[in-house]
Parts: sequence; C-alpha cells; structure tokens
Amino acid sequence: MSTLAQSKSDLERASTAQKVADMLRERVLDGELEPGLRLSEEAIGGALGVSRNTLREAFRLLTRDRILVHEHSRGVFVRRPTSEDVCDLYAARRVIEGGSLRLWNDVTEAQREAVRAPVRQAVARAEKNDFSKTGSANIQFHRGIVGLAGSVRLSDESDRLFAELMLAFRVAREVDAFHRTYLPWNRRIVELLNKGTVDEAVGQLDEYFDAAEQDLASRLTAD
Amino acid sequence: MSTLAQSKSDLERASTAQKVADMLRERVLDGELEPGLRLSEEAIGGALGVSRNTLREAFRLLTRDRILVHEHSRGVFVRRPTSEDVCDLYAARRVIEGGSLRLWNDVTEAQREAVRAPVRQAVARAEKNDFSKTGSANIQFHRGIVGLAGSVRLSDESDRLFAELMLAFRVAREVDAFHRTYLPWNRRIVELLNKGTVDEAVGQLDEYFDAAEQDLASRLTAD
DNA sequence: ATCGTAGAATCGTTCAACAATCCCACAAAA
DNA sequence: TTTTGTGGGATTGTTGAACGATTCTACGAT
Repeated sequence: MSTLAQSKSDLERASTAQKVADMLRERVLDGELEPGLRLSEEAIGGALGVSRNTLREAFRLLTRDRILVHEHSRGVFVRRPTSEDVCDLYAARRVIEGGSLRLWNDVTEAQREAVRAPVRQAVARAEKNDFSKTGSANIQFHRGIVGLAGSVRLSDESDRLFAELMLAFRVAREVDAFHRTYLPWNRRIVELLNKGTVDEAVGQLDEYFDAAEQDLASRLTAD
Repeated sequence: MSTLAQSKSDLERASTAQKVADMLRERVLDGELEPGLRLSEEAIGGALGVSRNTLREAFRLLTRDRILVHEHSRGVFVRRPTSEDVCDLYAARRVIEGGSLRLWNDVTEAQREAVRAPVRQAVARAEKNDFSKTGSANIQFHRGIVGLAGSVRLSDESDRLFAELMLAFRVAREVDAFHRTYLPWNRRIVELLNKGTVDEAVGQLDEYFDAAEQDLASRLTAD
C-alpha cells in the first residue's frame, strides 16, 4: 500500500514549475545561490530551458515558502534575513515548539520517538567525531517536536521557518557550527522528557531559543 | 508619518494579479463563490478582463493562503474543508493560541488591550441585540491573542487558519450563529486574564477549542 | 559631490498557439 | 445491469513573442 501511495505522489509531481521550484530551493538551501542574490527571469529561464511564465510560477511557489522575496518591478531575490527576521522567527518558534512540547504526555509513542531518535543519532555520530549530518539532525529534532501537535499545517509552517533560519545561518556564515553547539541542549531536553518533567524540558527549550537567537542576531547585525 | 507609510503601501499595491486576488478572496469569504466551486480560467479571466497568465498568478497567491486548492491539469477550486481539516486547524490553533496566551504577563499593555477590546465591543453590541459584527469581533479577539507572541509570521499564518475556518463555517452553513455561541467563552477568558490567572484562561481556551471543534466537525461529517 | 536626464535592461502583462490531460457520453462486452 | 474501452470536446500546461511601464546605470551639468 505504501508503494501505491509512493507512486501516486510521484505521478502528482508532474508540473514543470514545481520541478523548477524544487531545483531552485535546493540550490538556495545548499548555498549555491547566496542570500540577497537577484534571480533574473531571462538568465535562469534560459539556463533551465523553461519559459518566463513558467519560471514566474516557480518563483511564486518559492516566495510562498519565504525562500525568495518578490519586489514589484524589481524582480525576485534570495531572501536575506535580518536580525529583525531572526527575532520574529524565534518568537514564532517559541510559541509553536513550546506549545507542542507541552503535549508530550498526550501523544503516541511513535511521535515521541520522532523527537528522541534524531538526538540519539547525532550523539552517536558526535562521539565518533562525525559532524557531517549534525545540521539536518538538529532540524529533525525540532520537526519532531512540532510533530507532537499532529497538525500538518503547523508542521508545514515550521518547515518554512526552518528554511528561513537556514538562510540566516548562511548569512552569518555559521551553518554547521551552529547546530553542533546546541546538540548538548537537545540531549538535555530529551533526558528531561524521558524523566517525565515536561515543564523543565520546556524551560530548557526556551533557554535554547534565547541563546540561539541572541547568538544568531548578533552575527547578523555585526555583518 | 503614518500617512507616508499609508501612501507607500498604496503604491506597492500595484500588481494586477494582487488586485485580482484580493477581489477573489473577498468574493470567496463573502460566500459568493461557494466552497468546492471550480474557477475556470477562461470564464473568470474574461469576466475580469485579465489574461490567463495574470489570473493564474492570482490563483497562486490565493492557493498560498489556502483559500483555493490547485489540482494538476484539473484547475483550481474554492477550498472545501473536511472534518479532517477542521481537526488539523484546531490542533494548530490550540498550540499557537495557547502558547501565545501564556505570554500574557510578558507583553505590552497595548497588546493586552488588543485582546480585551474586541470582546468588550461584542458584549456591548450583544446587549443591544446587535449581532451584526459578532463574527469579525470573534476573529479580532483571537487575532489579538496570537498578536501577544509578537511575530508577524505567526499572525499571518493564523490569518490563513482563520480564513480556512471561515470556509468551514460556510460549508456548515453556520457563519454568524457560530461566533455568537462562543462569545460568553471569550468574555470568561478575558475576565480570568484580568484576574491574573493565566493558566485558568488557557484552560478555558482549550475547552472552547474542544467544543468548537466538535461542533463544527460534526456539522461537516453530517453534511 | 550632488542632481538630473537619456538610454539600456528588466519586469508586468497580454495574446496566440499547441501539446498534454481530463471529462463526458456512447458503444461494446461480460 | 454493470463494467470496460474509446472516441471527441473542453480545459489546463507551457511556450514564445511582443510592448508598455518601471527600474537601473552611466554620463554629463550644476
């Protein structure tokens, strides 16, 4: 049954605009297209072999995800988060993840495991001095937290927030080191959760947000 | 200074696609375009005097706001929320508004007043048997709650959730009566907040969500 | 150095066309 | 009767070109 659902989702992936958007999203999040860069319709459309109209549709999809920003009659740019953006992003995350984490005792074991697993894997890799996937592991941890709420709308919005933060990391030139710094925090949160002290875990999460926000914002204003 | 900001925002409102999207959004939320209705590109584009490409851009904007749904090669439809959607929407609202309300003691007086004022006005009107604007007042109350978080991203996402719920009300054929029913709840929440018992207010908010969700979902499944 | 202006580059929008896909009705087969 | 092809017709997906409107750039005047 899962194979059927799989192939169905593959078939639905027909639109060219969608494919172009996926490719551009990857390029942006990988850092090949730097924040602040202007994306010329003609240049990119020509390079990818799609018409301007189709490319504009792809741009709309990415502005929805807040990866690109659209300025009227000026074009689209790779989003370049400011320190105000970072403040706003963490304000949203505090509410969403804090509120989700409080549901810890009311959710399924599978949902709880989605929070624990990423931290366990990151810790295991860190002990072998392997910090390769530490960034995605950190994001998976926070995705798991939001998943406790059981709302796809909330999870989707969180993914957009995470994508924006990835861009902020890039502006601050601290993509990997950032996640690594805060691994101990994640570990502590999971330990508190397993101990059943949800309120203390939420407190640790808030402290993590405070530290991360200040760290990131200061790097952005200095730049 | 506010006049300058005003005129600036007017100037930025240049795009035709944006204007078309605004018009369509209004039509949908007013109920002139029923949930489930398919919007033909040719028909609407011809009626509004805009080209297909521009109309498609407007559709993308409304799809982002979850007012329309896009099905590949089939067209765009006015969203018709299901009971699963309602469940998801309230799961998100529980987290967002619950988390925001907990910040009550940490925000500015202006933010707190944005929560109290809509309820006060709705109560005043209700005592005169004037239930005309009770719906928007209820939404303003919940907008105020989300505003406590101080994140425009969170507030924007909440507006999208509210818009979706408006569509659900319409499917359930209970637009005004719905809001009216729950005015006493809002009043009680504000009283608890003014008394300083934030946790109890959050509890009342949760109960409100439980009742509203069950009420709305049952009307949708019955239909 | 500041300001204004002409020209180039780019975006916003429209139009026409064709391929790809979906829908619907009708006929054939179990 | 129900199911299963199988057409044709309608609609969407995508392209390319075109032109007015807006922005950017560079050059020259003050």
